[in-house]
Amino acid sequence: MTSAPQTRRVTIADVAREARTSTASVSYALNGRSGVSSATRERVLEVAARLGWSPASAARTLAGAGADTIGLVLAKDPRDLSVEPFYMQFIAGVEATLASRSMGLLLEVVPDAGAEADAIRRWHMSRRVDGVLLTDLLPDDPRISVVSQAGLPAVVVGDPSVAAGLTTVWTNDAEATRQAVEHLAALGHRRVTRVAAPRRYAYTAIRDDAFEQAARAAGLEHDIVRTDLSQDSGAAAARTVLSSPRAPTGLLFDNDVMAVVALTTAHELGLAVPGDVSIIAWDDSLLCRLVTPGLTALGHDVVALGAHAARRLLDVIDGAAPSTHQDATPTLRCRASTGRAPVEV
Amino acid sequence: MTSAPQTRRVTIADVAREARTSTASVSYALNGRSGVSSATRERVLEVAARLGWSPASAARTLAGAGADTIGLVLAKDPRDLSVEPFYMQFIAGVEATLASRSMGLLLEVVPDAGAEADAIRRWHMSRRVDGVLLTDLLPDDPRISVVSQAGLPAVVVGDPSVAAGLTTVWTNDAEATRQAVEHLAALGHRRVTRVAAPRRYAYTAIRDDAFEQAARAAGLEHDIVRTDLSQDSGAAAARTVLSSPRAPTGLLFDNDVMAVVALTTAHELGLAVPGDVSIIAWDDSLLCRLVTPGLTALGHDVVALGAHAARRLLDVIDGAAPSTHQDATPTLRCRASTGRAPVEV
DNA sequence: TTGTACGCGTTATCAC
DNA sequence: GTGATAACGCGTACAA
Repeated sequence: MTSAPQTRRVTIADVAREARTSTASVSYALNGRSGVSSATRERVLEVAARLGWSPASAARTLAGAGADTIGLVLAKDPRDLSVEPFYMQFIAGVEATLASRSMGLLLEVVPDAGAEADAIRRWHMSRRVDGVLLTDLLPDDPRISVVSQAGLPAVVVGDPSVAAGLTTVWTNDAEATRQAVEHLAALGHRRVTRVAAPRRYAYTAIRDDAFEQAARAAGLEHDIVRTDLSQDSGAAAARTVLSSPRAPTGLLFDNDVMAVVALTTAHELGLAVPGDVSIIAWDDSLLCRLVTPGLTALGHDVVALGAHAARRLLDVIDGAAPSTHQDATPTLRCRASTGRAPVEV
Repeated sequence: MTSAPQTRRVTIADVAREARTSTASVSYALNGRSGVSSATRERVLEVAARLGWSPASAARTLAGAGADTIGLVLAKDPRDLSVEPFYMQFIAGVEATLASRSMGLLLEVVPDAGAEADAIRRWHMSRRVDGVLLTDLLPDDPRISVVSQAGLPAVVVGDPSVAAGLTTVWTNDAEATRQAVEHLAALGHRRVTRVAAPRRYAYTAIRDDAFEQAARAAGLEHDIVRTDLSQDSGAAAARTVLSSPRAPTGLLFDNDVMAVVALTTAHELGLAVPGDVSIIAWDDSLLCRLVTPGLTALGHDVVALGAHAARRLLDVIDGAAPSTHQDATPTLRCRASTGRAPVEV
């Protein structure tokens, strides 16, 4: 419709000519450096604004400045990605931090951790990003060696034990797990089961250990069943566990989706929640609040976590030494899905 | 731990030297252009691979190539963003398309449409993106004039009527609305209410009109109540509507979150779903499948929509003329929340 | 303050 | 047809 009126591209040279000065002065004026008279500075800023000029970021980057961009690669199937509320919350938090520094977030979704390492390598070589955020670390994750060899600023979101000395933002999953187990113990439950994430994630072992320790400390019978975090595997695990002879009366899930489907599974098996079985979810998304009965969950503020991680990454980019930072510990938000253990028959 | 062994940055000159040729030949060889003997080409590719070199994208961009990046600006509060499943699904789809072309997605979250237009202007001036995706259009959206004046490739995700001649990917919301109304009518409902999004979104009017036409055509009493799409406003609307004297027996919500909270509201009012009132949601996320009773919903494949929109944007970047493309129409997925209308007393 | 070399690929031009 | 030389794009930073 409106046939674009050929907006010619404005360069620093145009601004310099129009302001009757050199490109150097324009550059200095714009970046607020000394070496320009305030009269010239005024004139340059006025002209720049009038012409609507902003420096080509490619040129800045080439000249040695940063790319004003941080990168986040996610190794996920796009379909799964859209189911997990975690990532959008995390990204939203990252954006909240970046907005204040007018930096951008470059996002890429790849099939696996190997491709993730490649993407980071490419980004670094092509200087598209000033730093990267790493999530979902595996033990001996290939990304670690890529960023440390390349000297690319990075922040690991996860336990320091797998971060090989990089800056880390982590949550105390062990403490959170303990809270959940103690909550069940306090309600009189004697048999509890953890429905867990795959072993390949670094955090899994941490939660596993904490679960076993806490259960032993409280004198509870305990067990761990493995899933792939999907709805189906959650439902299957719940069904198996709840129909076994000495079924547990307390279940702790490693995410919220599985906990929600377990509500339905329990219902199908004729078990009442929390009358016959109590359920605790990990990650307190909208889901937990909206289902009936509401799910007791270990909630943490993922948006804040993303903002925190991004802030630390900016520090590292600015030259901060590696350090570890603990984010808020997930807290138990009690709702209707947990209650007193049923009386033994 | 591993004290970064100073990986020097590799440039095209390094590759040229190592391959005993000129930088020009390296460039030609890498980009598969003619003018290089296959022997030289082989050698260059081998060296490039060995040195792990990939061209600095800043330099390419400066030399006139594209930025290999598309932009997506969202005008949302980060907290809200993380609640709506739509965006993560959309982004996941976009990524699926971009992955095949090894392009990146630059994401920015800003408070309002004005800031959105600014961000797009900045991106364009600094040549950071080759094109942008526009979602949630307002009537007379400031972004439209920015992209058309700048001649920046863009694709509007929304109704062509507000896209001012830009390439558009849209879903037939009117037809979907009609389906939902006819479904309720077929079940014998005589009074239906639409719990709608704010007027400021362009799609709202389209759905409003379709709702009224379809209800009139089916001879139903009908009404529209306005919300801000939040949980709270959904609950309030449901409460008001359902406690009115001649309460409707069929409700059509403009998103899924409100429909889910309405289940709880109905329960609190002592109304059975679907015995006393039938509920239909718009956007069929996991939520609709996991609640009890399952929610009948107008579902569309948002991941596919994102992939489609990105594909069209790549076409526009490659020079395609503006055109409109209809994505799949949302279809009614019937679950337990809709049933025969209660018998009038 | 300003001229100018530099960063790094791309492409037009030229010599072989 | 092959391959090399050089100009270009655009800001930055140092020397003059």
